Amino acid sequence: MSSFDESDAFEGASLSARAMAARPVPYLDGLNPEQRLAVETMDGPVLMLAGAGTGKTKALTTRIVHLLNTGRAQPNEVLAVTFTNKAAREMKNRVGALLGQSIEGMPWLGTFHSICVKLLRRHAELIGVEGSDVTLKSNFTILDTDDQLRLLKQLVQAAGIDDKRWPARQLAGVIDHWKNRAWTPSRVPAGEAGAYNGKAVALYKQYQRRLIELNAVDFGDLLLHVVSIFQTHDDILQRYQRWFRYILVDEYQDTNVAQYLWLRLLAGGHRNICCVGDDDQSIYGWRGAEVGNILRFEKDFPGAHVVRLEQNYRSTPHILAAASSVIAGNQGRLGKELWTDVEEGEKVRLIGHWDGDEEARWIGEEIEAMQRGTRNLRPYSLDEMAILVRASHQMRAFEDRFLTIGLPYRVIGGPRFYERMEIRDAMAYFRCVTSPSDDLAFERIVNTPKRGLGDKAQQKIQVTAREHGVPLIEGARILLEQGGLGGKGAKELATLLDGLARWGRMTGDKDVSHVELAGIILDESGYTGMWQDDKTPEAPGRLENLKELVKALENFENLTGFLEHVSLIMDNESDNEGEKVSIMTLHAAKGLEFPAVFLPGWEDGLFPSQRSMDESGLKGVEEERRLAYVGITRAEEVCTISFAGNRRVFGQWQSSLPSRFIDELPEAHVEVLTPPGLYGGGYGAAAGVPNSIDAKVAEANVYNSPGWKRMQARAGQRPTAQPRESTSPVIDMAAASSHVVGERVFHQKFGYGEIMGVEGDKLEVAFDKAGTKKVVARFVSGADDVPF
DNA sequence: CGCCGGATTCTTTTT
DNA sequence: GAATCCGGCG
Repeated sequence: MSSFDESDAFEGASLSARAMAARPVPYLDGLNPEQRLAVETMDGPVLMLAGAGTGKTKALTTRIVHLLNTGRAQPNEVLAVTFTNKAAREMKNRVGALLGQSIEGMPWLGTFHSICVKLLRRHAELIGVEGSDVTLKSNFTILDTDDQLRLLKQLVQAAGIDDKRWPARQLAGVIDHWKNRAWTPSRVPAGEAGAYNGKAVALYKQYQRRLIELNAVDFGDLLLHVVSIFQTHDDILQRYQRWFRYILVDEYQDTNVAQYLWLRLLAGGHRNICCVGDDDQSIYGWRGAEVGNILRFEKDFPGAHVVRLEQNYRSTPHILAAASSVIAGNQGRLGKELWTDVEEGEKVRLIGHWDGDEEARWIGEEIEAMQRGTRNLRPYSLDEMAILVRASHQMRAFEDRFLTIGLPYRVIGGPRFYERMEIRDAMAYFRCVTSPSDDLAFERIVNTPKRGLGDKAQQKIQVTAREHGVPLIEGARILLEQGGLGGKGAKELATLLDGLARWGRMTGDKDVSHVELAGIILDESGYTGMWQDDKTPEAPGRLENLKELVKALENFENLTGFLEHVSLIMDNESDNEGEKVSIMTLHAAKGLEFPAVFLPGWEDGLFPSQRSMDESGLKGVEEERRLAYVGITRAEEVCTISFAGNRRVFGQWQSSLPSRFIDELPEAHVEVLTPPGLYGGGYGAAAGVPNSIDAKVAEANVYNSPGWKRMQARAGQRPTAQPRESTSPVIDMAAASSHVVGERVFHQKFGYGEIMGVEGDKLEVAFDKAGTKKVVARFVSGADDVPF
């Protein structure tokens, strides 16, 4: 399996070139001149600069079909790389549709990671531990971030480092970063070595050695190892260079250094590489993506053809104009001018709210209204609408709200199936059975369910195993023989070891299918029972997931095969029943499009994210701006941006200003919607009554912000109720000083309470119903002022 | 060893 | 407000 042989190493070529060549080429007719150029410039390096919604996937897939159709390559000689499984699947489907037949024969169309897993499994034994003959084996396991962290914690602890000051999580980040740059321990530049208390390089080295000893790799290794193999084994590299006759890369702006090197190495021979990207959509800088890669393409591949795709087929001109106006704030762009010949549509809609809950409420109602068809809009089905948020914690407000009003929704990119605790536990059991030297798996399940084997007992096992130089399972057996463990723990451990050995023998048993065996393992180990006895509300769902896992096994020949492939099918698309609104992060939305898009939470600090600005300054803001650009350009017909004046952060209410990106929206293409509560301006708008909804909105800081005021001025309309006199965004100290500790007050949101402390403009108030909160003085009034 | 309550920290974004 | 960590107790 691990030996390399060109004749059999590559899987299934299923389409013959002759059959292909006989086909007519109607697929070229549907392309515009730019796309056609991108497709028909077939040999040599091509850089496709494709703006959002310009049909780059179409161009890319057509290009693949054209390569096959002209007999330039067999399906298994095309290397087509994407970043997500979803994109890979879509590309496969579209190629299949264009060809009019399914294409099982494109084994090298996939994500960087899935392709590198295949490559690495072939050559695993070339990766070894320095100064020993231990090497990786082709059945290595792929660690997820959880395992990775667990391993690092052990190393950090062993090195006697204060976990408080230098959390292992931080080290994981540093190592990740280095792997993204393709820096092996010995290649980390001196200037970087000061990371993590100066110990990062040493720990990185230990970590890599430990991984290989465990026959494991982490995500970063997949690329890193393959790149090192290419760099050190020229014969292997050359074979792959010959084999992959054409290389296509999607989302090139998101490639990190390791991926870039990988591509440059593979394309180094024939240089038949076609990269597609959009510098304006580079949103993965934090994970090592280098926009520089795209800017540098022409230098790396002299004579490259650069094709620009600028005709947008997705969005209305208003949406396009808004997106262009925002992204124009960035420096150093490659510069594309998107255009469309679509006629006018709805302007981008902007709306401010009092707080996050109301924002969720309004969006819920608006979605229901849009289902029916509202104002001048056509009816939209739930599938046509999406809510795109900056950070996943923003999703909860919508989930809560939608659950109460019974609006069906689906969360995309939530915790993945194979990342759930119960699934990972079950897989750890399987791993222990199929490879008894899998220490990480054993650690995970040795005391799950509880077997009375706590830290102490586990330490003893570790020590015994290390003394004898054997895997943990073997160490545990020895420990038991020596009688080093007593009581309940010893008995339970013996049962577990017996079980593992028995199940191991059963893997070879013809009478027991692997699906049955999986069920047996989970039942006899007590794992199923553990969840059956569990009274928490999640337990039934977890049991359900376990059933699904066992069912998924049916698609594989045996447990081993399943475990080897499972790391690649990390995404699950099970949520397809019925119409639902999609909720996802902006990152997850890249590459998707929806007729109607809601972009909530456009407040400074949230979006652009404070952290991004703090850590990366202007570069951070620019990446956030690209994210805004991605968000707006997901919309085809209706794009609704909103912000809230108050939001819960860490359980505390905080007020915030509208995002700076709102200032960057072009006035001519934006319609400012009237916030709820301003309809008709009724609601006891008697001057000065602080609990009118008008006042609420006014107090939300919304109207005080520069961005909002500008929007109002531009839109040439005023809110029905004027904000009260405090139009200055400066903190109103007078208001604060007018309150004293012990005073009874009323707050719009929390009701009555007593002031416990005064800090500048902030009051600490013990509310009767809502508990103790810090609130801005301006938002409370004396309890007696309230007329009910 | 495992459970409980209290204190503390924490939230970008992900293959 | 949630997850995690810590110390004390059965």
